[in-house]
Amino acid sequence: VSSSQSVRRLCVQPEKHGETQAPPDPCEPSQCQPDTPLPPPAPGHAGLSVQEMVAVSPELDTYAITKKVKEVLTDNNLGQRLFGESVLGLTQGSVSDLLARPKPWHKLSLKGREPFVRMQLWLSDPHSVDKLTEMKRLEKKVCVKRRHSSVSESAVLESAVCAGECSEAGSPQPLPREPQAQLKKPRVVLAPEEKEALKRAYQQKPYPSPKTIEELASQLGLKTSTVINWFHNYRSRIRRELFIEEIQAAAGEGGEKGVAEGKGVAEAESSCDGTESDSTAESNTSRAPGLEEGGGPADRPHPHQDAQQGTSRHVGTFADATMIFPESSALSAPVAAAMARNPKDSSLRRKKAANLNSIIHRLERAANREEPNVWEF
DNA sequence: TGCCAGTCAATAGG
DNA sequence: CCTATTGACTGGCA
Repeated sequence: VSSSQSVRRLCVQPEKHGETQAPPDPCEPSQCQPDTPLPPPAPGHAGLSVQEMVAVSPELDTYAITKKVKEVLTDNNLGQRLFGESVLGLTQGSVSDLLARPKPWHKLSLKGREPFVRMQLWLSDPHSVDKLTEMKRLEKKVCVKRRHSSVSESAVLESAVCAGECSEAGSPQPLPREPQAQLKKPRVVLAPEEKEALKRAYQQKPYPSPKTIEELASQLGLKTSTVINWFHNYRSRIRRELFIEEIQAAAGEGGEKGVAEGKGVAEAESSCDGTESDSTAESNTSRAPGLEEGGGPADRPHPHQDAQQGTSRHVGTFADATMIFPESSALSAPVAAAMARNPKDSSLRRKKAANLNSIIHRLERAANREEPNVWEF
């Protein structure tokens, strides 16, 4: 299966699943592939690799970052595909997901933070939009050219714009790739009833035993692996929904109520699998997803690396990022926008207070160490 | 082994 | 074209 994938990735992925192993990386930026400006050359950061920047990055406001990115992309008519492939090294679907549901910084693993650092970097690059626009133009040109000239010399053009995704709808020729091009197993699409059944099962037992899974699979006529995958995906997507609430609560209200209270689980659950209103209106079932309920086997954030949370964790504002990623100060705008968009009565006031705290916090930190202070309040 | 975080990539819908 | 959704897969971890 992966054979086809790796082929496409070559262009953009610097070290794909290399995970955290990526050391100082000499060829990280765009050296490997000429004309493939994937990892932004980290402007003004003395050759720090993105991984390194992630390691030293202050807490970033993932929500504000994605908000701004979405704004810039739409304002400039730039697609997620192009942005993802040339800036983040991710596919369109992943970008969409990331932009729509950014996880709070402190819940992200090192690897998960990478895209956000890249976005931050991208936002702070005054020419980011121009570059992408130029790429878009170039890409289109190559596609047109290829469509007209015979497919032969496409290889040459390929490297010029990499990817050259002009196929898709136009010419459905994902490369003749080897003999059994038909060996691709069709994507499983669960029927609404099947999903409903699985959701019901989930409500009873978020972590079904192998036996239960087996039963479910046979009852629904699905492969057990499909059922297993479904549970994994469902759990993690629900979890993510909760993060979002947390992030929005934090953005909306400055403090008061502890942000991460078990509340909201219900809504999150019902809106989880994207198809929002899909649950055919019969959602009378007092939603009681095993999540957190009484602390059963249910979830439990996972002792990843989310150590110091819970308490007074000063949620990063863009200003923080600015300390390491100068020039990004202009980004505080989205924060303000985010504030405004949530007409929660006094939320604005609280937000301001939080902002003040943030400033104080930064001043304190600056007093304790030397940091490139290029802030703008 | 099982779980999770991240992703990919097929596909549905605009 | 583009974006959103989602089943499946990879790699790390306990």
